[in-house]
Amino acid sequence: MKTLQSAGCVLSSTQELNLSKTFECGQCFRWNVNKSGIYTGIAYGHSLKIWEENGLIICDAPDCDLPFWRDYFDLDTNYAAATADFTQYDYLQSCAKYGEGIHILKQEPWEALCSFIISQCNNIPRIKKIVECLCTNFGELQPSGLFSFPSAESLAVLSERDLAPLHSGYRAAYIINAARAVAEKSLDFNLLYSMDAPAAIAELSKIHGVGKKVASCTVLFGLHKMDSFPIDVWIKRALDKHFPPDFDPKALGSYAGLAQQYIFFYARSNESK
DNA sequence: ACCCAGGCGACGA
DNA sequence: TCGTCGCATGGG
Repeated sequence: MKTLQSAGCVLSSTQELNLSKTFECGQCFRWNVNKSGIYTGIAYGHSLKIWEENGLIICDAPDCDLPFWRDYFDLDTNYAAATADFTQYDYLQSCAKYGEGIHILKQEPWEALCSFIISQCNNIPRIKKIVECLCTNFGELQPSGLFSFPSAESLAVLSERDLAPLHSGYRAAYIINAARAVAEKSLDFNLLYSMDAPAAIAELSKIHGVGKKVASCTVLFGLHKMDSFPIDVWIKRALDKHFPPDFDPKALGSYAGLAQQYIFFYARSNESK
């Protein structure tokens, strides 16, 4: 018999939001599931347990209100309407169907930047491992038992050698460098919010160790600018194979980034290179 | 022993 | 603006 936990609140429905797809489509690296299907994660220092139950998305948010998490899970965007623009391309249509229920999370900008710096030339299990190691070493332990993502300021005072426990290789220098840029305000996320996606990407790309792809991911996942369209090896393969030669992602409109994530998730799940 | 992983920067043509 | 290479590390 199932024990009654502390009050779970209804956040959404399984029809609107698919947890496993959203957490495992490759956009984030710190949400983990246990054997009971309960996902645990932390954002902006706030911990959350979240799961599916009888067609509903139930969550247990000890130290934060539901509006915060509704925003984090982007529950006020109409995804059905957002995908309406994708019908022009058959392959994308299939990807969107397959990825139905994915929401683009509103992650912390610094966490997104740092995580995707780590992602370069790396595989997802190891990205998760390095990110988690970064958090347990330099984040703050919360009452939930989870570690917050370490602030840029806290990393800015470290040396490259302090990051040795991460085994992040050449990326360590990139992390420190980006942390210092944020800490000394030469990189200002508030300013980036006010820019359009191409301008924000250009600005981020000025940082040593941040190229177009990492910048695009930061803008999409950290600034929630949904027209940002990161092109990695998987997307490039899909574009070459399934789209016209002269295809321009701008044709996908203001939710091109969502299309990108559908394609990435589908390709990684169904096409082995 | 090789090859690859949600790339990037430096360099040369 | 293009291709090519080295970069750390770990897993297949």
